[in-house]
Amino acid sequence: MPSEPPKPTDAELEILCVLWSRGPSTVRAVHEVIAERKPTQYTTVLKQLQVMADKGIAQRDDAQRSHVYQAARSREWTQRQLAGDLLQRAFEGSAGSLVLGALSAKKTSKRELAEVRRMLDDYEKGLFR
Amino acid sequence: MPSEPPKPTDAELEILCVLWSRGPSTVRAVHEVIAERKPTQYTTVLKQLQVMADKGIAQRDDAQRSHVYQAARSREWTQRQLAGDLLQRAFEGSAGSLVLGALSAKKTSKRELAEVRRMLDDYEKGLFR
DNA sequence: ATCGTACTACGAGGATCGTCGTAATTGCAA
DNA sequence: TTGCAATTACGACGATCCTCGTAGTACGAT
Repeated sequence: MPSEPPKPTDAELEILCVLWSRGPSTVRAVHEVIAERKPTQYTTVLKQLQVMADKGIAQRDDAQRSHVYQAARSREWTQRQLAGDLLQRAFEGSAGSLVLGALSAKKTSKRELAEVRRMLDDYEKGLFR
Repeated sequence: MPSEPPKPTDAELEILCVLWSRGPSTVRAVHEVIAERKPTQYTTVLKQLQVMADKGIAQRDDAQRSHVYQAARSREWTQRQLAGDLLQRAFEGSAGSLVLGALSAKKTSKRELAEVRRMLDDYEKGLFR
């Protein structure tokens, strides 16, 4: 049985976000996105991706000359893991507190509050299967 | 103006939880709580606390023979900071996604869902001031 | 075939983290 | 006062993280 990949670090998470939004990508493509946010060498991104592949956080397809990387787990799966981790470590398992914390962290608009309620409803429906 | 204390690390957060729930505590008291979860030397906790005081994460009262430490920021303040950080880094700022992630991370009961809704209502009321 | 370009491999180095051992200090009791 | 027990101070070590430089490799154009 393959063991779960470890929790991504900050830099890894930033790269994962690129992979999730772009889909399978070459190192060059990832680097272009990262580099426009902060000055970063090409090889830094390359090394990061290699490490991520080692850890099982990313998967590499080296059929082509330029290797293609993709996230090993879906955005949703990873988000759930990270949220659960924080929930456990900082919120004593109280989902309500985490929700409250998230809402007050950014100043949530009425519009977004409604969106949250809708998600809540959907989630509850999902429980009855 | 004093700058914001940095985000607590994992080990620091564990100690902060003890300080929050116990209030101002000696190193010995903190160590006793930590040690019953995982084997840890007394000086490890001591050093951690000293570093936390340096960083501004904890405050030290050295009036007594045994120094007394307390969290520099409230549990709520820190929770908000951590939730906001994760929101930014992993959820593209979508509070709804974070809520969803948190709920599905632990399997949230119907009872707790109701609690979350109540918190949501309270929070929304707070917006109109 | 060779040369240049784009790519990968890999190790090094500085920073932080978490842990602990040891030395120095303090207060108290005999 | 002297010695013991508890406490603090501090440095060091290994692990991980993040970054980058350099070397090696493969492909295509000439």
